[in-house]
Amino acid sequence: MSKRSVGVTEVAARAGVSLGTVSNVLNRPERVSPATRARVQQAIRELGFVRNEAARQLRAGRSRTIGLIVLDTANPFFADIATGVEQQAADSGLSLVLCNSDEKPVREEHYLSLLEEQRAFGILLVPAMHGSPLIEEIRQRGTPVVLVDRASATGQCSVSVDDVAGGRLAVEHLIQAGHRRIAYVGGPLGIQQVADRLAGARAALAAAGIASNRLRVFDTAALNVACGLQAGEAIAAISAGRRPTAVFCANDLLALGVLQQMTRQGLNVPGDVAIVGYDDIVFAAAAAVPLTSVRQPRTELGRTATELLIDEANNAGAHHHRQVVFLPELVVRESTTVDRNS
Amino acid sequence: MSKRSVGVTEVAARAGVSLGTVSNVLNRPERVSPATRARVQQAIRELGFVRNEAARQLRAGRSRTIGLIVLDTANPFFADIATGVEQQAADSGLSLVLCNSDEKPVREEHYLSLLEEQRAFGILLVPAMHGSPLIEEIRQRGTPVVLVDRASATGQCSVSVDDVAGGRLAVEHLIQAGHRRIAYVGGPLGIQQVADRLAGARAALAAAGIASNRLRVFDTAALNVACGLQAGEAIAAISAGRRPTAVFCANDLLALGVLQQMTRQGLNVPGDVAIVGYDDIVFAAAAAVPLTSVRQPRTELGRTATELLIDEANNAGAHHHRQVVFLPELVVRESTTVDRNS
DNA sequence: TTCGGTTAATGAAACCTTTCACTGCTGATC
DNA sequence: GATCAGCAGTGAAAGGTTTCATTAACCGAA
Repeated sequence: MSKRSVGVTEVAARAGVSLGTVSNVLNRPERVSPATRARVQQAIRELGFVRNEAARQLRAGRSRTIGLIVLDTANPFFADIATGVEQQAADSGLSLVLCNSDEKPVREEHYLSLLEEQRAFGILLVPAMHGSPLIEEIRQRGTPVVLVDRASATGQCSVSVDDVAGGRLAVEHLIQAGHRRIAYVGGPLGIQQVADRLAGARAALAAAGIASNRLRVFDTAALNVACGLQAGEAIAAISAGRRPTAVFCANDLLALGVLQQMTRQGLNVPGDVAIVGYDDIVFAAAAAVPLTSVRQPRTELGRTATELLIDEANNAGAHHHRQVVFLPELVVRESTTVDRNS
Repeated sequence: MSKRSVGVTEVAARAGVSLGTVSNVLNRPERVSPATRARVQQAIRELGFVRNEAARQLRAGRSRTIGLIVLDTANPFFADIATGVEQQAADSGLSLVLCNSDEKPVREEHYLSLLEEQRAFGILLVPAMHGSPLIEEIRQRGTPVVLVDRASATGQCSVSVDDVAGGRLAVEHLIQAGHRRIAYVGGPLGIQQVADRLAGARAALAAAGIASNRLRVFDTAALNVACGLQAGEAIAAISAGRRPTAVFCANDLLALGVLQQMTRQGLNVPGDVAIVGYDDIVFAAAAAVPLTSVRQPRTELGRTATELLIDEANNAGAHHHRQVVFLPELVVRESTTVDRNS
């Protein structure tokens, strides 16, 4: 509360020019003669003038900020997506605001509204559940929304990785290693990615002629390490003869939790239980037993999504919605590399 | 670009009231008669009116958003701080904007300016280096700034953990386990936390009567896994007789990198090399060899910093600057638990 | 009937920037 | 010498919200 707002007007007065000229110095300096420019810049320095972004934005009608809503800021997978977004956004002079929905639709809607009220340049959304109806409303009111890590069902822009293929890759690998009793750890199943990876897993089993109800599903409350620990406890509690010999987890956080619990319970990985994760976060390779995981092009995902968003925002008329789908890749490590026939 | 801005004026017209009344419905609904309120709300729904945050903010003079600038969004340690901030901020109806300085002073200043232009409610900063002079300017112009994870040298508000004590804890533990040749991996040394932890390590050596130049320092370019891998390579390359028997890392990401490299190079942890990390991120416990680490009260850190910030912003006059310092805690795990006398 | 006291609703002013049509000028061209 | 083009600089208007002093309407009491 020390000083009250120094505005362009004060600067103009101090430099002995009109406020329009100050604005020109700020935005199109080449239009102002060097002498005047210097005088204005000095006035700015002397008065400690700081541009008011709110006023700019009010005039411009939209902000220079992209909102990215993710399921979990603490998951390095999303941090990497954010990095990609930030890189691409910086090229166009845009900033990034990172929002954490914590997998909760209520929080997702809260942030969607917030971003719309802020007239965000655009919104990148990793949907928590079956997309909120708000999304469509927001789009219709003129704020572009691009789905990330999830294909759009309504023909809008989206960037995703084929999760069914990823699930298939993972389970095919396990079947090939001789596993027949396989478990899937992941949830909530309302999250599309979780459901798709499960579908891929089932498809792989079917293709191998294994009854897909042989797949034991552990529905978790969230996709973090704590839930992985819980699921691991449940798995370890099953008697050895009926226990799954392999576990496919919907993401690496869960996988690391399961892995940690196996060790605690005295079970050997991959001897007693093989584990496959998903995302190939940087910690997967550094795990107790380096984790086999399904890798997604994380940074690329963020970058491409941002490209689509920018195109949609700038060429509203000529823009063509696109659903970009990347292919995942299996990275095999020690957590699955001992052959075994049950 | 579908519809052009529906404002309070249109809503007022549609509901047959004045624009002041619409504003009241939005901000102080109890002052408006139920009948009118209902009419206005219906008009809002029918027109798809969305409040313009920029205009609000312009009028209010400051925004309802807190900026948090951290060294590395991908480090779960900072993600946890962010969680604490978010929790506390939500209680006061404030939102959080997360910014990534990537340990680079240039980027830090960029975000500081950006947040000041946006008239942020306040700024929480984990400084990348010796605090930028910009910080003081911004404070003087009226935006409160609280340092996080770093004690303020200028008497301003800050929330930190005693890093010297943390470094001492870690190295005392190693000395007690019989280690004499100890290495410190961390950098850049311009980051205060990195320097403090090193100072603590030296203090512990001195207290034990070990020449502190016996501490071999590996200055890294950043605090991430990749740099840990590099440092690990350098350590492994040293001949067995002169190689440090223990490594203290400035954070867990480095420690995980070093650990991974030891395994790659066929060295046993903790047999050949013991490792201590810092932060106790969730992945430390799940590592190849569960990591001994110095734990900091992460969420608490974020929460307290936000409290101070809010107090400073709201009671500008009566506010007393405080430097809160938490104490770290050593969590011992397998990466250091084999006794050895060199 | 009048007055005082509520409650509900009004609308102009303020917040700060950017834009754009416009005014003077200078120097060049025919 | 007249006309033009181009440059530098001007300042009113617009953008959407909130605030606050003010008006209008109403009810009950004197």
